Amino acid sequence: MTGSDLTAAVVAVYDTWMRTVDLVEPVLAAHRLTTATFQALWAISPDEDPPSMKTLAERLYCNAPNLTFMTNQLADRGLVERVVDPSDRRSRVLVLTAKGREVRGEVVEAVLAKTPLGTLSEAELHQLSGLLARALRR
Amino acid sequence: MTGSDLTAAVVAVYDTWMRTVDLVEPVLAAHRLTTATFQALWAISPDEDPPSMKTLAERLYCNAPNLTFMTNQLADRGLVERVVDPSDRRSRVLVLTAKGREVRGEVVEAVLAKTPLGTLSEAELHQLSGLLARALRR
DNA sequence: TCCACTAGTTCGAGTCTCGAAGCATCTTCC
DNA sequence: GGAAGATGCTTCGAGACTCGAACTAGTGGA
Repeated sequence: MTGSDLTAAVVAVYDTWMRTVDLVEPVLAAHRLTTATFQALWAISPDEDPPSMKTLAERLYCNAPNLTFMTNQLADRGLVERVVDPSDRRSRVLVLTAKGREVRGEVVEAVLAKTPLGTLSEAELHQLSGLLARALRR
Repeated sequence: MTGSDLTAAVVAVYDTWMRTVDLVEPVLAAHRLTTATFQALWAISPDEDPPSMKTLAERLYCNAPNLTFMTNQLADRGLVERVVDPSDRRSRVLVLTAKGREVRGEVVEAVLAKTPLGTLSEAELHQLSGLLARALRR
């Protein structure tokens, strides 16, 4: 059986992610966020151009109706705003509100504080990111 | 900002897992499995003692009612059977049926064939598993 | 102008998730 | 032994998530 190292790696990746989500869950609940809305909020970086719905859907591996639903959740809570893209009026970009930036900052901080990966050294993290980036690139 | 390597690593882990699930999805659909039922099936190794509901719930980071639901899905499709544990008659262990072993084998094979991690060498996989295991251990 | 295409939304159905309450079975302690 | 509490699982009900199909609005090419 040649796949045992590969199996172990897949399981480890799954466990690391699930464990991170599990540990962060109390912080999300305090902000009335769920796993799904948290992932959407996480995927909107305040340092980059605000993404369109389409871009965000690809980033989250979900489809358009699903993202409409999640966007409604975030908009209802005053965390994001839909803004019509002037260069293509069909498209709406998602802009973080002031509250959205604040809440996002707190949950991101919580993720970094709680994830099991936090116990690794800078060198180990760099190595890990490098390996995964290489896998994802191909 | 000290957390940027850590952020990159968390994002890479998330992406790797989501991407794996996304690529395997057509195979799951062919077996009428969803992501949730697939994870449950994946978590029942045919080479180990059949796990109790409680054990499996911990492994899947879900609660008891949720696992009851997923177990029903798998049992309805004839993939697992609930067996009363003679040593504690409150507990039910989940045993793969012949069909369950077969289907599990196929989806596991599909995961290993499709996951982006499959492009890494044995040495890289070993390194990756080692890093994640070290993170999860603490 | 017409027409095919694209971005997003709405709708409806199915799936997933979980707290609360209930049942059966242990375990503890008297 | 028997009551009292703990544990493993299920049921129920409500809410959240996901997606295909159909729809609206806007774009771009002939």
